[in-house]
Amino acid sequence: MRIEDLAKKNGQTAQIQGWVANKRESKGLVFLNLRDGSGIVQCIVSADNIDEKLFQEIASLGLESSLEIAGKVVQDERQIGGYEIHVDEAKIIQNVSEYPIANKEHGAEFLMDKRHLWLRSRRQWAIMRVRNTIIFSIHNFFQKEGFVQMDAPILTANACEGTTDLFTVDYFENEAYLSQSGQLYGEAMAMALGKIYTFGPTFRSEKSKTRRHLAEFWMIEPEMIFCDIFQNMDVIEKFIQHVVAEVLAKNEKELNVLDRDLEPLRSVEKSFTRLSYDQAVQILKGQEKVNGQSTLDLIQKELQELKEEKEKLEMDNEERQHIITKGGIKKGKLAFLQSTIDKQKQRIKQIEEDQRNLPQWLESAKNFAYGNDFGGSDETVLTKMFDVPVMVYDWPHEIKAFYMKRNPDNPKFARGVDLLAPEGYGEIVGGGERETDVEWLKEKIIEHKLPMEEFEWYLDLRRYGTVPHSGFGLGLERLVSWICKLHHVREAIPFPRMYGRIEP
RNA sequence: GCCUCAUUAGCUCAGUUGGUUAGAGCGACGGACUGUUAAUCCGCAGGUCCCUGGUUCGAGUCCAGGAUGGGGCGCCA
Repeated sequence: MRIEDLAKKNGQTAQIQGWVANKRESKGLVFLNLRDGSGIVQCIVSADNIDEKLFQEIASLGLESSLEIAGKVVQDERQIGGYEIHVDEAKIIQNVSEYPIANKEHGAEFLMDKRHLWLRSRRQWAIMRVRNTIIFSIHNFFQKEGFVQMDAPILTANACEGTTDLFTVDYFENEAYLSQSGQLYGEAMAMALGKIYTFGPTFRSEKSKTRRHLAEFWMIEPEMIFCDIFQNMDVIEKFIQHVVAEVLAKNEKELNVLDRDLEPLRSVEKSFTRLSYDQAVQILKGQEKVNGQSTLDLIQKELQELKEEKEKLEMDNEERQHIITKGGIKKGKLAFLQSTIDKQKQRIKQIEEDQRNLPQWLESAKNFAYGNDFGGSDETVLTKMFDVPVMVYDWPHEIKAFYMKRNPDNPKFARGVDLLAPEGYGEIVGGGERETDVEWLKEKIIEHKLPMEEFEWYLDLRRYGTVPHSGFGLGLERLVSWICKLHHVREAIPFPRMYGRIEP
């Protein structure tokens, strides 16, 4: 049976199949932390209960050895799942020695090289379970709202928006590309089915080395007919609230493993901040305050806090080092001090990086030139001003994609919308209302220097029964990252594909 | 493509103004211990100091170039 169902067998005999997640020994006793993918349970093997030879074998098991055990399920408050098993029978499938991932801190590169094994660890287990809830609740939401799930092609002939770098593949001796967005196809499908959403992989060959970029990621792209930018924003808000609520309801245990502060997630149920581009620029440049605070105040406060934290960490470490050098302390205490120092040093490195970045970000925000697109740092600065997600709409049309609809009251602006996640996670949704007029679209295609003949089918959507419509794209891994508060999107997908890495 | 930081044992890291035989903790391995939660205690093994060249009586340490990785910018979800 599965470890997560052990409560049903309290006081009875249960059989578990799994791997050794951790082991402790004592004379005549072995404590095995067994994991089976559904949970972890401590199993106690006593020399009194089992024959001598088997006991010795169990005592010699290495981490990630696989085995089957059977024994009595006993309630015990101290245990992770609330139960432990007193083992009567055991069958070893494989005794493993020298499992590469130790029960301690490791660096990112090492763990990425061991990604196929790293997935077994508790933290990764929790992330993947939250990812699963998110995927499921995305389908739930759209199905409940009457959307039809349809897939856009992955192989495409043209570069769509023409801006980003795409992966090329050989397509029967011709060049084709891996799709960077299914949106144009989504529009065609919406004209047929009314409300649709795509859910599939997306590819970008940009050489980005940041914590929020992947070369291959999963994107959800809904498209809705008779929907304007404001109704679009209503859907985005309702949709994100639904997903977050589902995770809060189903993954308390997992969020706990991740040590996730739940307050920022709970505040998502409040309505999101909506800013026009003009308002957002004012705030960004420090010309408008939010809750009595300007971006300048915010960054300076943060820099001051970082400085104080760093000084404190350095003093603490010096003290710890002093205790170690003085000697005469127990080995366990020593190990603890040493590992604390290691951990604090990593944090100090992070602080130093932030200290290098923040002033640049402030500079960039202060000198932001009206009319430009927001940079990653600008988004971060802006979202730090609010405790709920922020939607920015009505962007200068020059910086947005060719298919964006103009604001009829002020054609300077295109009706795009970006959703910026709180806590510095930046853009997780990008979308908008689509242009409906075939002549406007043609003009834009020429302006963007795109091959007109490749867009003839797309223009047909406006020639034959054009209607107002809107949609958006959500980056799954970015959403997972924010909800789990991950340091990097690479932890949000089982096998990340990113610049400089295609293995394992 | 640009900027920045790093690379020392299986892992995480020390290594002083350049100076004899390069260290610690964890892990692994061997042993002790009958209720442990990263158990504890004793013992043992483990090194191409990223690569190439230079400066020097002498380089893990200084200089130049390169490789790889972290982070940021651009671009985006």
